[in-house]
This record gives sequence, C-alpha cells and structure tokens, in this order.
Amino acid sequence: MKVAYEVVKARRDQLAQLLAEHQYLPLAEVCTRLGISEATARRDLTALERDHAITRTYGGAVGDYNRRFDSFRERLAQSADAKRRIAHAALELIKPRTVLYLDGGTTVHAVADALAIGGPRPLTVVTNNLMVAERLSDVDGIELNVLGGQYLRRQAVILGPKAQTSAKLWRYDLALFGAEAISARGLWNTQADVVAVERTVAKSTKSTVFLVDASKLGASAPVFLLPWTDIDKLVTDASADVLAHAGIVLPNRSLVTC
Amino acid sequence: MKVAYEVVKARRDQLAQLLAEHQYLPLAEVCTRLGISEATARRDLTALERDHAITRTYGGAVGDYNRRFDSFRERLAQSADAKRRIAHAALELIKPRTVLYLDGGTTVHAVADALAIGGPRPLTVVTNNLMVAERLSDVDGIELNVLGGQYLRRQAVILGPKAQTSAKLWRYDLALFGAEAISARGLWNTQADVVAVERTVAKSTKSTVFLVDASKLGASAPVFLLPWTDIDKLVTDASADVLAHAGIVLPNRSLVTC
DNA sequence: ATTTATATGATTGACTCCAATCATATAAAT
DNA sequence: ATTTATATGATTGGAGTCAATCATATAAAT
Repeated sequence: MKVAYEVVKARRDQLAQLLAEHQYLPLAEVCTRLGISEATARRDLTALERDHAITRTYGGAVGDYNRRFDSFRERLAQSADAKRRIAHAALELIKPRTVLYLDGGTTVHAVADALAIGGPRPLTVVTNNLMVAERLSDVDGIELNVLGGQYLRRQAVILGPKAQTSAKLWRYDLALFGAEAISARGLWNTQADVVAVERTVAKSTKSTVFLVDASKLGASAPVFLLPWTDIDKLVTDASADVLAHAGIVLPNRSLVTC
Repeated sequence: MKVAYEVVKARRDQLAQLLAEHQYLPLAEVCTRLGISEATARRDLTALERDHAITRTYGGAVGDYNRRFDSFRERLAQSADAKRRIAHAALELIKPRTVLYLDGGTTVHAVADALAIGGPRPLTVVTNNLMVAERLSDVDGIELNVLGGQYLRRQAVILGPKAQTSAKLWRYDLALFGAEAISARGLWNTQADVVAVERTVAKSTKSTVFLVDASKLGASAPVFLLPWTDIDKLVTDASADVLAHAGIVLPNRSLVTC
C-alpha cells in the first residue's frame, strides 16, 4: 500500500541515523528495528546509497558517517615506505617535554603514527590536522591541542586567518613541516592558506624541520614557503648527492638522510 | 603449506590497514587484493575480529578505525526523540547569514544533525565539538570553524584556556548551548572547563539559547553556569507547568516548548 | 468520486556466502 | 634428518541474500 511521502522520508532518515550510530547493520536487523519487510528495507538501503548517505554491503549496509579524510588517506598511501623511514628519523629529533607542532601534510602524519606507538614522553603536541589529532589523542603522555579556524574536510585540516591567529597562542620548541616541492631556492607548497599557517608557526618556533621524501625533488608547486636559510633541518630519503645535483646544498648539521 | 609467522602477521596488518582505508571490503576484494583464497581471507578476518581490530559482516568486513566517539554516541541515544524535537524547534530560531555557535553537548548535536539535512543557508558555524564539525563540514552553504585548544577525545570536544582565547576570535549572532541540569537559580553543568568556554562564548554572542530536555529537570550538576536572566531563550520539551512546579518561571517570549 | 501513481510485502529462481572437512606443503621443533 | 605443528586451498552441503515480478492498498492528482 502506498504511504505518505513524509513517512518514507522520515523512516529513511531514521535508518541513516541508525547506521551512523551502529556503523554496520545486517538486513534482518534493519527489518526488525524499523518494522518493515526485507523488500522495503532493501529499497530504503538502495535509495540511501544513491544519495551517498550509506554504503551497501552484502547482507546489510555501512554508514558513511565516518568516511571522512578519504582523499587524505589515499595520499597517505603514496611513498608510504619512504614516509615511514623519514618519520622514524624525525623521531630522534624530538626530546621529552617539548612543545611540538605537527603540520597538516601526509609525511608528517607518518610521524604521528610513529609517535602513537612510542617515543619521547611527555609531549605537548599542537596540530592543524584532525587525523593527526585523533591518532595522538588519548595517548598516554601526550597532551594534544588543535588550532582553531576553518575546517576543511577534504584535507582534514584547519586553515584560514583564524588558524594563523590561533597558531600564535603557542610557543613551539620544534615544528615539523612537509612540503610539496623543493628546489635550489627553497621549499614550496600548493596552497597559499596552508603556507600562511606554516609561516606563522615558523615564526614562533625555536626549531624548524622539514620532512620531504625524494619524490618531491622533481616536483613543482606554486607557492613559495621558505628559503633553505630559514630552516634548521631537512629530513629526507634523498641522498646528499642527489640533492646537490638539484642545486640544493645544505650544511651537514642541517641534513638528516635515511 | 605452512608459512612463516611473520608473513601471516604482516598480511593481517595490511588487511587491517586496508579496512581502515576502505571502511568496508567484500570478501572477494580481500582475496584479490591480498592474493589469497577465500578460506584464508575468512581466517584472517576472524583473527582480526578476535583482536577487535575489525568487525566482520556477512560477506566482508568493516574497519573499526573510526569507532572513536562511541561513548559520545551512547549519550546521543539517550532521550534521542526529545532531542530531535528540541533540535527542530531550535532550527526555527536560526536565520540565514548568522554566525552560529554550537556547544559541545549531545542535545546540541541533534541540531547539527538537523542542519545537515536542511535549514537556513548560508551559515557560519563555530563549534568546539569535533563530531558536530564533521557532521557539518562539506555541507553546502555552511562554513565550518572549530575552536582551538586541547582536544579531549572521550567527549570529542576542545577545551582549556586556549579554547577560551580562541572563542573570542569570533562574534556570534546566536549561541546554542546544552546543560546537564536546571534549577530555579539557573543552568548547571558538570565540568568546570566546559563551563569556562561556554561563559566565554556567552559573553560575545548577541543571543544565548539553551536546549534542555525534560530529563535534566530533576538532575543535579556541580558547576553553576548562568542565571535565567542571562539567557534569551530556553527550548525544551518540558511544559511551562512542569517548569513552574520546579520554580522555573520564564517570560513567554523566552520559552519555546515542543 | 474517479483515476493515476506508487509504496509495500510476498514469492521465486539464481546467486553468494559460510562452516566444516580434508589433503598438502612447509615452517618450526626435536 | 625426522617429526610435529600449522597455514593454506579446494570441496561441499546448507543457509542466506538478491533482483525481478506481481498483486494490493492507499496517497496524490484530476
């Protein structure tokens, strides 16, 4: 029997809500919870999937509520091995009791991964990346802070003028940044507002360290970030020779190779 | 054929990672991605489920990576119906182009749920609750901002002195708060640092509105928040009679019942 | 009031998934 | 080197799931 449009809509909203809460529900559960037949449950699920509210699975469905950071995660997978090695090298630079800033990029996220498993404690960590925040929140010995500002879900980062203002609320001992490209002149990134926050942080940190994997050497990016003279260390998997060949020459104490 | 223990472990780690990235994977996909038979895939999945790394589903599995806000979600379920009705009443108070603050509590989260589906646009939303943030990020017509400060994963909120400072970066047209208890004297909450942020926001908003479901009437909470005279509106499912019986009398224009 | 559109539940045959069982290859132990 | 333990893939019967189809009841349109 036909039923009022609003009734259907309300039920589907409720179903989306249920899936958001339970993450996964088998079809039979959907039927009993909503008091509907399998046929209707299936139809509701396919409708919700068409609207990108859920993902169907064989025998049930999964809520999309939590599928954030998808594009960020894909980038995490790129050069994952190099990032891991760089991250472990970077861990050596972190002393207990430091106030540590972790940048929003994927390379720096690998440091968060490593820090979550173990490393110097206690630490005060500040970040503008919410994936980093969640990786390190609830880790014993780490006090986790986030910048305020506009939240951009795609990149899982907080940016904008308010983020710059809020970045000035802390004094950092050590800031770890990523970059999209490096050249003889210095470090580059793709987004102006990302660079704006990074520069603000760089101004109030005692030590500035960049983590850059070798794939960024040939790359190019539109926004200039910092000249080599402004950074304290570069951690990379590229050898000093390769760097020199690209016109990048750093004093020995500034280069950490892995 | 038996295979080295480490090989198995590495493969299962990879599988967990895969599920964290993809949220859901059907069994066949697991097989092809890892190059293993169904039987082994099943065995890997049951092993991972035993370790609480994933959740099995019929025909595949779901990653648990994102099951962080569980305790918050449980509280969301309490008086869910009343909260939904209150939220819809609160929606009426929001005009397009306002700068809206959304408090960290569960009742206010229901407003975010409602706003995500539809409501006045455009809006600038500021919140200290990361679940609210994620609900409303990437919604067309809503610019989403978060406070900076210490991130407490359990409650999914940002608190502390930095949060207060950062709250002052905005001028709010309307602030929606929740409270844990109400009495003749006013509104109460359980945590001092939550109240501290709420008071800071209350000082820089044109209009202060509280959303409180009837179950909070008999409740008690240790930290005093605000007297009734400091708020502009109370949205509740409790009737004026019941409120009066508890010694709470508000002018008509300040009370929204639903 | 009559017609049209559609939301629902039941049925069905094809398809998929699952747990149990078995044979086998190979790592680990002796 | 031999034995033991176990990780793997194949098979199979049983159970569960799916898409398609149909009849029906009722909301919405006329």
